[in-house]
Amino acid sequence: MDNLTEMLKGTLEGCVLEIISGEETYGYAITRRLNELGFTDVVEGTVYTILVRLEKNGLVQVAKRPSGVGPPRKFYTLNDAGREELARFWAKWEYITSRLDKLREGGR
Amino acid sequence: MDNLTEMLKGTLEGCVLEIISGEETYGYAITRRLNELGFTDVVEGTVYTILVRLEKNGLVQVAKRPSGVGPPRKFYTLNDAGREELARFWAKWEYITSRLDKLREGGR
DNA sequence: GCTACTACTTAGTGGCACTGTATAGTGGTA
DNA sequence: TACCACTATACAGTGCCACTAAGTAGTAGC
Repeated sequence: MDNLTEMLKGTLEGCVLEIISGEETYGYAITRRLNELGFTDVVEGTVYTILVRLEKNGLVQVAKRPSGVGPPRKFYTLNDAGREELARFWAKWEYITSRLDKLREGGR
Repeated sequence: MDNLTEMLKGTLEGCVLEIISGEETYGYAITRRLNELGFTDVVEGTVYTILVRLEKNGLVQVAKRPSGVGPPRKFYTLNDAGREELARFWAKWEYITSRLDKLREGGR
């Protein structure tokens, strides 16, 4: 699927939060996971900038641990603020999808 | 619903295309329609910038006509390119919603 | 030593929704 | 006639976010 960039704004960060909420994980693995899920054009650089932002905004806890197959990994987990943000994300997502459905049906 | 701005990027333009595809209409009325649909914080300025962009990108036909209750109105209709863009918009929207659903279910 | 894979960093770019201000036509009312 | 409310468009500037691109580094196989 071509050129999803604009439509991903605001949602890709939510996807990353959701992935982290499922299990403690790190940037490189999150990128692979997004690619698997169908976000095939998302690259490491994009994910790392999101992770930096999440940390700056105090939504995640970070732990650096050696890898064995490469440089050390930075593992992320959600804290309470992160879980709240994730809940807000899904609430917004449902809100927008319901409006779009209504619009598409020509709903009055 | 608070602060949908980022999530609306790329979708608000699609909403405007969809509204125009339903009937020939103009900026002020499109804004009212979006407000009715639940996009309560969208204001005229936002819609006008989208309309200017649509025209610049050759997706709409424009006709200026007097109003009777105020300044003249600029009526917009989709041309072939506009209808194609609208179809692409809904294709992208379905793609993204399906991926998000999959992610939310923890889908593998 | 070279290549491939893993893994993180960061400065810069472009697009989009949004803000704020300006202009202008019509109608009501005091 | 002065003021206000509603209708209607225009446009310069802002901020956020995904993306680009180039770099550094560790491990393993040849």
